[in-house]
Amino acid sequence: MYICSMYSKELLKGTLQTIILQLLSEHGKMYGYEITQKVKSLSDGELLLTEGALYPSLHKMEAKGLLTTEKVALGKRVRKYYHLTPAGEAAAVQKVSEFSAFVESMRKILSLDENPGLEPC
Amino acid sequence: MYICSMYSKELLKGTLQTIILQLLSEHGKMYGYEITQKVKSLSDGELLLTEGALYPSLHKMEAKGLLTTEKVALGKRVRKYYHLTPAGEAAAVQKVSEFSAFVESMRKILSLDENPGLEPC
DNA sequence: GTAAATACATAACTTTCTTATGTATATTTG
DNA sequence: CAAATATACATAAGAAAGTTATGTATTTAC
Repeated sequence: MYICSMYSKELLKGTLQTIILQLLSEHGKMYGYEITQKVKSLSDGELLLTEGALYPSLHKMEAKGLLTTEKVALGKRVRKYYHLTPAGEAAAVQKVSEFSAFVESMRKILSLDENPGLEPC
Repeated sequence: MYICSMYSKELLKGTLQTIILQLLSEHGKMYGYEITQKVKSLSDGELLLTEGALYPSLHKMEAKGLLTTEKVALGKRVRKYYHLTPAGEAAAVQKVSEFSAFVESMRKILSLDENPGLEPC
């Protein structure tokens, strides 16, 4: 499959936790690989989470008490499901709100209101 | 003046060059301090560029051939105006386009279409 | 049975920003 | 007029959050 990934991944910085928290908020519980696939499909292949970013981020949020885990056996493999703690739910709302405010500010700065964007490649 | 800065600055990562390029694209030429003030006023005090981020970024873009400089004396001080090269103009269009695409992807992932956002503080 | 997909994990490195510091002139305010 | 604030540039140490590379192992598809 050809992937039209036109933008550098730098923009993802600072939004990874927001994505994880919001997806868990919507879907109840998910495992790591599932999150990568969900982001890929929801964004039509535009945003691809790397495992090197995802797993450390999940571990960090677990350490901070935003997530809890549940291990489920699949044959001989183990799948690790994550779900939000109450603190995690609060963080999800907070992070999404922050992102919205940030985009609104950027819209003002970049005069982006009626910008139609470029053609997809 | 009280500043309602509710969100962490992490989100700014990856967007600083986009902001600089787009502002220069709109205003022809600007100097560093002017850029910080413009961002502050356009965002109603929400986004505050630090000098430690701004100046190195300007120098880097100049080194990459996206900007050129012109020094102007003000009494005993020197003001350094930056303006876009042709490559810088192209980069401005590209970067803003990337940002729009990124926001569109995030909108899909976060199910943000009809999210009204939280009350301002 | 080989390749690709699924599923986790960590380590070295890079980039980008924050925080702190430094220098200096101009303006405002008490 | 003295002091505080604003204007105007710059750099360096450190933190944070990614990328890239690598490793292990099972399951599915051709």
